[in-house]
Amino acid sequence: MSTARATYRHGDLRRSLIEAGVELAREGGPDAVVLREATRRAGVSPNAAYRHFADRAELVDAVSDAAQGAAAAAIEAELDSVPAATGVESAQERLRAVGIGYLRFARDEPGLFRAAFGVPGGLERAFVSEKAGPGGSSPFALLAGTLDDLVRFGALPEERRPGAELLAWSAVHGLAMLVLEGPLHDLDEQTRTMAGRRVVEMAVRGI
Amino acid sequence: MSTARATYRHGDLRRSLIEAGVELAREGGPDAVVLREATRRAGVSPNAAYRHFADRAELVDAVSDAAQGAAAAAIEAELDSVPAATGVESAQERLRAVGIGYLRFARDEPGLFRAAFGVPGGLERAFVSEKAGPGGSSPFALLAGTLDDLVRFGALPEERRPGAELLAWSAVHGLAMLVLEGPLHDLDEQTRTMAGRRVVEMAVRGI
DNA sequence: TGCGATTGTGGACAGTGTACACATGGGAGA
DNA sequence: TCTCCCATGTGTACACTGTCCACAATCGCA
Repeated sequence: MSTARATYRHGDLRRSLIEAGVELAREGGPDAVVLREATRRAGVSPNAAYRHFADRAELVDAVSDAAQGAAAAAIEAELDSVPAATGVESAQERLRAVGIGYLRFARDEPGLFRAAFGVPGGLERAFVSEKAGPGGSSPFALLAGTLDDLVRFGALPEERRPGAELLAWSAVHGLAMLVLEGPLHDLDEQTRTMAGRRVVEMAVRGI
Repeated sequence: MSTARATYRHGDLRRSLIEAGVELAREGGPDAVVLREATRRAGVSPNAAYRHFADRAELVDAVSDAAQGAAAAAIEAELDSVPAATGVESAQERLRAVGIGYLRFARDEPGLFRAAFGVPGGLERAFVSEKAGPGGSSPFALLAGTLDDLVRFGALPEERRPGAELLAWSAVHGLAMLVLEGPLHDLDEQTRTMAGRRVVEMAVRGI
């Protein structure tokens, strides 16, 4: 944002570049994260970025982490709306909340969503702190925790727990991507939320 | 392919550009469909493309249609492996085949898959002949037909039929995208096929 | 105090999409 | 058969991108 600066050194260029990148991603997804524009917004020459990121892909990765943090925040917000309680009912309700939160984030912040989950990543960094929301957990961690609760309260047989993340995640992710950058691009709002509810229900029932 | 030509007129440049584009997409997905390279491969100057496509996006759309045709072929192949029969069992088996075929195509042709289903489109062109496979049906048509069979044979209550495509499609599409260009990028082959089977099962059960 | 590692700059290059003016020649009408 | 129109392809140019290389400024440590 600040295009002028007094000192030769920037101070915290890495953070500034990520913030600029997040703003670009918000407006146009991961492809809109253009390195030169980020440096421009940070008030710095294009090559300065290469002191902090090996190449554009690495900047996009950092932006993706931050975007996953924002997604975690959205999911946490949805989780907080579920009355805290133990038992099968409540655990299932929390799983629904995770799914709805995920889809809500996709609707409210399509650019950030695609930057968060539409960029190649690896599961080994799924719990890393850069991807965490205000509550300290990454989206994947929130989902995993909810599934653990399902097992604890007997709503999910232990032998079906391994890999259950992939099932639930696939369901909501698929709908989001079909709508955001797939053949369901111009699905109307109403059909979309209806489909969202049913997809979540399918996951809860079919895990 | 043919970098030389005798006549000033090309003959069928539009088709050549699409074919070159498909080849590029096969190697690197929709982003790899670069207009100048396509014209180069067609042995023509860059601007010649603009006589057949308004811009790059329109070329990518045409490539996407062709890629969906290839996807339809993969699904048809999987469907053909199901013994033809009537009844609930067989109808469900065909739904499984559609899902497995979709995922198999994503695994075997990741670039084409992303070009086919990772590009903004609209449902109004879902049945268009450019997206059809050898059998004459588009991927969406194949899925819809299979779901209709489920209803016909009493495996799916009529009131749940509307929008059922979205559910089944979301499940498999989500897994494919998470693996191809998402946080599950480097999931090993074994986990992947296992997840594929379970996702399909979730859809069959949870629709 | 001085020196070295960090961080930022300037210039350059290859590559992209696309706009504008121009060239070519196939085919319809005379 | 000749002629001209216009669909199709060419050439040049521009702004933009990621990234390489050599150089400059400064912060912090010896």
